Amino acid sequence: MNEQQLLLSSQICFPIYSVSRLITKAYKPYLEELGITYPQYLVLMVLWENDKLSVNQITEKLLLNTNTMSPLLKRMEKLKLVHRTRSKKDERIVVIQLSEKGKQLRTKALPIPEKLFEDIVSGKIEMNDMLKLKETLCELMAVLTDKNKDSALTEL
Amino acid sequence: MNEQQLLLSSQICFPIYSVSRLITKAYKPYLEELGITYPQYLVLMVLWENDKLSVNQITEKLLLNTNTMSPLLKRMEKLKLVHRTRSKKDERIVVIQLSEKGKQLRTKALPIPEKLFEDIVSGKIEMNDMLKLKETLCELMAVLTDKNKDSALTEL
DNA sequence: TATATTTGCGTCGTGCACGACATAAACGCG
DNA sequence: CGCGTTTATGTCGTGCACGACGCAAATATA
Repeated sequence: MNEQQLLLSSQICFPIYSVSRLITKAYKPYLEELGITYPQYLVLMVLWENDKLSVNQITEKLLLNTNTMSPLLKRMEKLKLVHRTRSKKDERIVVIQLSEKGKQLRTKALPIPEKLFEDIVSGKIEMNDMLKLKETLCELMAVLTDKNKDSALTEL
Repeated sequence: MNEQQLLLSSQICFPIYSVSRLITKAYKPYLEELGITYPQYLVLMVLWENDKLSVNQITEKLLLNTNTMSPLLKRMEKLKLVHRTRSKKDERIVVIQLSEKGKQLRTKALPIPEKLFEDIVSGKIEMNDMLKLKETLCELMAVLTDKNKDSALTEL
């Protein structure tokens, strides 16, 4: 039980938490031009890849819960970005579909990833380091999502 | 302007955002035993390292704003974790100090980093990858915090 | 010394994030 | 068919996170 592990500087979780918030902040000026937030941008990216998804399908792709997604989608409906319609085959399912405005936003969003990459990396960080970062983060993501399933199982 | 960059799987920011949330969730069962949240745990870590800090000093260490920190500290005062007193030398400054309960919580918190590390890494991820991850994240943190300062300057 | 500016903290409004719980539709099984 | 169970979505309450703004104490400047 090492005393030093409780130092902020020893922690791996704090940089993840901070960088996550700082990146959202870095996105902000670009997303404000489109009138959307970062979570809304994520939903749009999912729908640009594959339109007509159920609420559940979106939450699975973004690893969020329905009680986060439902209000988020209602706000996006109010912004005229998506349509929400009940499936006729299964009345429980709400189908989310891009509106014309939502589809057109994609063109405006196209240059954002590149701009952000330039903002962030800005010569100081190696491209290889970023790729390695993503790789390890995805491994972590896999472990942590599996772990959530495990703990759900052990509760049985 | 690469079309593929808008794919969720191409993004580096999404894994950071997801892993951050998943890690907070991984902390949850351990922190619930102490009756605190992850941001409250961060504040305690700062105070365990250096008691008697102003609100501003804490926000600087955690890269948060005062409008996030003030309510957070008030909740922690309500939980009897800290004391909040105005400095007599400078009436604007609010000094945050650990209560007896706050100090004692440190002992209970000591095993948490190790437990969490076991939970997360769990044999599947290389120790070296984690160290490299932290290193790159800290570089990113430096770039992004500097960038915030830059943009503040260019507004002049 | 008067006044302008800065500093430190705080309130307010909005949007996540999530645990606990509610509800209605669909399904499975005797 | 009747009825318990599962599934998909949603509401509610709490706690961040943060931009915009307010306010009073301290400081700088004329």
